[in-house]
Amino acid sequence: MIRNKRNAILKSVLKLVNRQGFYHLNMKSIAQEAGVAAGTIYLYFKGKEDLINALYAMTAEEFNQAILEAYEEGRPLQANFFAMLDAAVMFYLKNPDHFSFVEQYTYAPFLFKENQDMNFSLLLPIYKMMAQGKALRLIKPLDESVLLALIHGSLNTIIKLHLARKTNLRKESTRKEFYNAVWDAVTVTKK
Amino acid sequence: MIRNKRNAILKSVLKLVNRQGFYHLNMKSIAQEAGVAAGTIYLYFKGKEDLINALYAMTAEEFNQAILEAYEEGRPLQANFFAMLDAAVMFYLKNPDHFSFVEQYTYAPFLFKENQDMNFSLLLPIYKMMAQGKALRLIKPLDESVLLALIHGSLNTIIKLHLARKTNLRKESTRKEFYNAVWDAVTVTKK
DNA sequence: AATAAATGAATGAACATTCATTTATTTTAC
DNA sequence: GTAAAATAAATGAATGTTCATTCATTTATT
Repeated sequence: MIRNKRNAILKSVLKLVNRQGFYHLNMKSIAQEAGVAAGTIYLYFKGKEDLINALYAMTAEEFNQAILEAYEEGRPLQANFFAMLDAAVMFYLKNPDHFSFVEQYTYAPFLFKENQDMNFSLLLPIYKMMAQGKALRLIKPLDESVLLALIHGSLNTIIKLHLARKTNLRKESTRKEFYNAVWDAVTVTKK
Repeated sequence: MIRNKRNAILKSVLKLVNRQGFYHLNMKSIAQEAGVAAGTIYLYFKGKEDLINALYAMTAEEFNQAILEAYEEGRPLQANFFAMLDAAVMFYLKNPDHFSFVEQYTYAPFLFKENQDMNFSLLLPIYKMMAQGKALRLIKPLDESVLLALIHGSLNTIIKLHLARKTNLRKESTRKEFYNAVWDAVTVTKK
């Protein structure tokens, strides 16, 4: 049962960060939301920073799993690419708190260098696939970072826009349109 | 003379936000950096929030100007597209503090709804051009937000990566590679 | 009875803002 | 031209608030 309270605290941070933002996050409201006393948090975490970092580890883990599950060995590259992008999108539609938290975490003071990289490496499985695609001359021989910008950057922004109700990623047609455009950006073209 | 101190204060915020992040920004260090007393800030700004918002207005204005200057009437769409993207990139390479500030501002508590949109509308001139391109059947009839994600999202990320020294946008070849990829994403393809 | 878990009031540090006082600049008077 | 007076600009110590963290005490479990 020891996990119950720890988990309630983590969940409570996730909810509060999305609701009021990182700036208004304080230990008392975390405790309140989790239904424990302020001091209890310190039984499970060394302090605020430790708490935040633990939560990041959790969200990253869950996201990674979702992406990896979408990959199927021996399927055409394009199919896996679309499936994994879709898994990423659907994960965040189902867990908007996670997205909001990861976004804000990037600019939190708790962030250490190692984690900065981790944030980008959330889509690591996709980049590995891209390397194969380059060898097959299907994917452009792009700079790693350019690839990352095209995929990670546009993915992040489209989700941000969905959450701001500027577009609707629940419509399959919108998602497809987006995946196709990213695909066109990274694949070898014959115009 | 009255602009001098006001400007020194604004510049000092820009520098500090990039150096230590929004979370560690406090009025005393702003004053120190600007070479004035803490109370002096309140002669020029209503408070911290007002100061931050004023700075955002300033940076947005400067960025906008840089982009618009790159546009030349009566030039092919692709040329203007590349020129404006390049202007955006070069502006941020020259003013990394601006980029860092705008990025972090998005998640600051000072942000009002109107400004949220403004942040995306930094590239407004480019989107207007895209509308023309759609009419010419040169640009895909993409959802506005998808377009925004592809351009704004990937641009932001590539700059972030450059500032993190993961890539080098000072090399023209890297920039070109990036612009071409974005171009491929948004234009009608014949594969 | 002993140990572990949880509580929440108390502590102290950080920090935005205020305002009485000082310093600089401008205006007036001769 | 200069001294005095008036106004404006600037200062930074003091104030009050917020908030993370601690720890003596209480409650639950073994």
